[in-house]
Amino acid sequence: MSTPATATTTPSASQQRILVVDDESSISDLIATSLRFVGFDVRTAATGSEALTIAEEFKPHALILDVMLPDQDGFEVCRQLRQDGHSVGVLFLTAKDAVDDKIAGLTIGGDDYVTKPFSLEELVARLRALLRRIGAVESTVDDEKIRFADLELDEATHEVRRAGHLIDLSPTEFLLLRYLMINADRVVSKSQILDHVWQYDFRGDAGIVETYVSYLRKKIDIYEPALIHTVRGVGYRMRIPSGK
Amino acid sequence: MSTPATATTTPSASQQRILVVDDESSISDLIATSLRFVGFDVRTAATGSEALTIAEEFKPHALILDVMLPDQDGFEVCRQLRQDGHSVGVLFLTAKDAVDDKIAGLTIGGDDYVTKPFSLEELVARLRALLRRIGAVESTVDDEKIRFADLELDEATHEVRRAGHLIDLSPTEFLLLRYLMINADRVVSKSQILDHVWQYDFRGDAGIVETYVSYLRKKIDIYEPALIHTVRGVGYRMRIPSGK
DNA sequence: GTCCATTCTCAGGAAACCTTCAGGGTTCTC
DNA sequence: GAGAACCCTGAAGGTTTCCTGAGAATGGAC
Repeated sequence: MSTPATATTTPSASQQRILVVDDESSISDLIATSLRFVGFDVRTAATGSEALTIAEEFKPHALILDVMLPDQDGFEVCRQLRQDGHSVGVLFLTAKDAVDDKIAGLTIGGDDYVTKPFSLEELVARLRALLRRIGAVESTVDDEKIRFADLELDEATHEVRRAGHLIDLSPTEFLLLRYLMINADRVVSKSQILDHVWQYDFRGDAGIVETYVSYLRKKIDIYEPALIHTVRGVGYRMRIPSGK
Repeated sequence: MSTPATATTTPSASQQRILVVDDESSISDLIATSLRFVGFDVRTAATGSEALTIAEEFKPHALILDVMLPDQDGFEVCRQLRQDGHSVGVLFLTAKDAVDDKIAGLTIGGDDYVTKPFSLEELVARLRALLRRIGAVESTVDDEKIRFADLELDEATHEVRRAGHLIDLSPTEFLLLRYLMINADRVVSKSQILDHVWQYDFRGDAGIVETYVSYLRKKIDIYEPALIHTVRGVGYRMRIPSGK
């Protein structure tokens, strides 16, 4: 039988602790809610000093840290934290146009950064990759791959295969497929997809989801059996057509 | 089958201990973070005397030692250390314009030096070479060579061959190729490349990576099959085209 | 100083990508 | 069965990203 990855709920006995630091509460709430939903233990802070205080007792495995904070910049927070002996991974948030000026050096220790506006799907993927790299989670080679039926999506290599055939996807197609696979066997609405796969400030309508589902089908469902199914009036669902 | 060196994580059972000595904490933090990430056990010190104290109990296999320290110069630290019977390799850090005769003699004893600003890729490569020379790590002839497909990169001789043909690379091209080969089969972003291959104070944009990838392709991918692949919107990846 | 290798910047053009839109098909409701 | 809602898909435009060649700047060797 198949081994559907019922991903969004992998509340491993030992939850990963994530500290989200951003002065815009709309952003930190968005992230926090999203991370909690996929099984992380989340705390938030609005300033650098608050972050340091909370980190002291919360001992997060990773930080999601805005580089622009009211009191001090994210790099300083990061430095102080490490100086205090915390081995913590950091995923920086940075404005796209804040130029690579200080961003240089961010990917050094296994850290990473994501530019605003981001898509939640991408944020979570990057966070997971980061946790794996810093070894905060026991990892085998295999858990960088998501599988469903004869579909295989490799996050490290960005490769997608169906029944062994390599499939070439654009970045958006990749994120969409990833989201569908993670939620395999459950119906996801177009708004959910829009919220997770597209950047959070995207103002277009859900029609674009239809378009991209169409693209995906032409690339992965040219093989039998079709895995992406429309649930009319509700959304889409990835599943192995059973019976009937 | 290839034998990709999944480099960034080789936490060998017997970790090498490295002591980093520099009074600028931004530098020592940068180095420490980076070395820890590639599997070394790292301690830092800001002064010569602190270095001696820590070395006493930490017993490092090698030192990364700034020549200019607030209390005494790096050579003195090195001398005292050796007088106390520590057989330790030393990688000196020195400003580019301060390359005097003292440093010239360094490479004789198995020690080495790197000028600031350096690239992390180069620092790590030099450190590894140093550890091999002083025998702090069991080495065969072969582990100074990195191989991927019909590509062969020799760290000792700085020679690169593809399918037996000798290929002439500039220093930057060499580092870039090395980084790609070390991370063979996985996608590396342009920022990652910039962080590792270019000097840490480089302030240009990621466009230069594109230029150098272009150079590399013209030198190594004139042979079939092409090994350097663009993953649009993500980065680059070295791989053997296997797909159909 | 001159020559040469190397590094870096820049810009044109090509390719890939994202988004919108509209026609036409399908399914649902009554 | 008719109308409405919903969905699929192709086309087209605008945008972003990428590749590459040309030339300026740098630095070392002689």
